[in-house]
Amino acid sequence: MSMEIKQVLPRVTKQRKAIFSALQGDASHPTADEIYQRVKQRLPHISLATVYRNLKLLSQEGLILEIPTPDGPSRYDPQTHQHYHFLCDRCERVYDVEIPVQGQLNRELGRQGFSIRSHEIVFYGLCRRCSTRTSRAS
Amino acid sequence: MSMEIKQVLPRVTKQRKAIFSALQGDASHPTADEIYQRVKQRLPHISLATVYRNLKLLSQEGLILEIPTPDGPSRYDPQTHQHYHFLCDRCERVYDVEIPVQGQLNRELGRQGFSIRSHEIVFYGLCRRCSTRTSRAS
DNA sequence: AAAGTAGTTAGTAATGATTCCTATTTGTGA
DNA sequence: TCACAAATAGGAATCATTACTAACTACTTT
Repeated sequence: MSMEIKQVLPRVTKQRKAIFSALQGDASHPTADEIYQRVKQRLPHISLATVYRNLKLLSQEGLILEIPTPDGPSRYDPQTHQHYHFLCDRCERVYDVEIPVQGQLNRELGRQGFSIRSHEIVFYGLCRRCSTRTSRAS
Repeated sequence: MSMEIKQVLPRVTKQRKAIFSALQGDASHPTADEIYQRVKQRLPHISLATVYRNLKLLSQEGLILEIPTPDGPSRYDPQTHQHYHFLCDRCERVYDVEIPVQGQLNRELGRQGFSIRSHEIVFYGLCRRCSTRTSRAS
């Protein structure tokens, strides 16, 4: 875990480790601020800017995934294997979607002259929980 | 064109018409501010807030498409039939991608308990222009 | 055509997410 | 342990977007 950090970033600070490990095993796709609140319990003096800086670095290095959302803050995902996402229109939760990676799409785009690094698929609609309720969950 | 506006929005103002028609036939995926600059030539007193409000309304009503981008302002597309997008890592242009709509993905997600309204696929990489240059285009 | 009224606008302030700035601190290789 | 580049804390700044509100106007009803 923090060994992985060492491989790609010059220094392993306690803030960096805490931010990275706060995400491990979490499938709830927290926002930067939620991660900040969480890490602050261990490191009360940590700065929100530090959380942002490290989340950006970690995602640039491929140790975590940043998921931009259309109408709110980015969310972060410790799952680094390629997969897709579902955003609930009502409760705004993000779900991991486990369908096969559509590699043929990249090949098709390559044929059209683009040099593809990656692709993301985002589904929109109502999650199971919300589609069986009329209440405004959140 | 402005008849379409009338069908879905209570009033057809000159600002609304100008914003909508500024987008027609434009494949460059302009930002709200670019549209504002453009419309301002016809309506010098138009407000940026009016541009934002109408772009939001028009996209909510399905007359145009809003494309959120990970690291910058949203871009707008007059093409309303379902299609996908490519974002160039270097020049940040948005390209329309004409590959078949992947309807089977929605069906697969439906089987997994989600109620799908739509999906979007965004490809990342270098466009033709940028992959043949080393200069930092923009 | 005149009036009524609900929707819309302009201009600006406010918000929210994220990044920048800088003096200070700290991890790491020598 | 030393030296120094990298990272941090805290707050200011930035950028995109939305909220607010008094004035205005498109459209409906007389």
